[in-house]
Amino acid sequence: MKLDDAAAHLEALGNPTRLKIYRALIRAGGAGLAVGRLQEKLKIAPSTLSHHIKALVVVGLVTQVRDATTLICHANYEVMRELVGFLVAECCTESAETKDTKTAA
Amino acid sequence: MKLDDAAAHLEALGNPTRLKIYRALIRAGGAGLAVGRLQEKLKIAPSTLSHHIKALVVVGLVTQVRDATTLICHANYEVMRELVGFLVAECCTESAETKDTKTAA
DNA sequence: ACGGTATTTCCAGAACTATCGAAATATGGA
DNA sequence: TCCATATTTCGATAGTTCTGGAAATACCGT
Repeated sequence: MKLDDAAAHLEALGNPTRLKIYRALIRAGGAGLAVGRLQEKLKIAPSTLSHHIKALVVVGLVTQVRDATTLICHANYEVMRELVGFLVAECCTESAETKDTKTAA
Repeated sequence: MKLDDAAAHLEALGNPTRLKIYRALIRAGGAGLAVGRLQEKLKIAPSTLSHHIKALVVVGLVTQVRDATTLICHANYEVMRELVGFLVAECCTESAETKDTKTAA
């Protein structure tokens, strides 16, 4: 993962509302959670929620699948793992300057 | 770590310039890096750099120690570890709700 | 096609962020 | 004290984000 991508992912998660959305999706597990359920849970205006979900979808942290009239949102674990991998490899070790430390995953 | 704190940390890192600053400090290791060296490295205006460093210092990701006229910046590994710990515990596992964390909020 | 539910898009305003030059401040040395 | 270096603060501007109401769109059952 490149630095700019990591920054984009971090920015997407760097908002309390979006982080709550993401955490709710993680807790929902593989079944995911409909936009409407998120709206009930978080109690924010539908347009605002849609705006934040989009920000997460754009960077790949969340995916959506339509089920009739409802849209089910899923957390994308793989992208999160890549992000955490980047942080651990590039931002956690005192000798991160050796670029080959990205092997961890 | 609380969700709002995690979001604040993620927001601080969620900017390419700030993430570069932070990574440079990690790579500098325990010796840290003076603001001026960062400025040479990243080639941004001193005022802009100061602004970004402050954002990192405010959330505790970076600390500063004065050495005569120069200010040495250090990455705070512990805060980063806490942040990664939050992400792993709350945002990486499919059954995050069944962990030692509280139930849905 | 119609009606109903689910969700997004559009619009707008307030608040915030990023940027940088210029001026101010901090520190130590001559 | 006065100067030089290092860094921050101030001020201004352009662009972006957050918010939510209203309208539009998507989909399904009948």
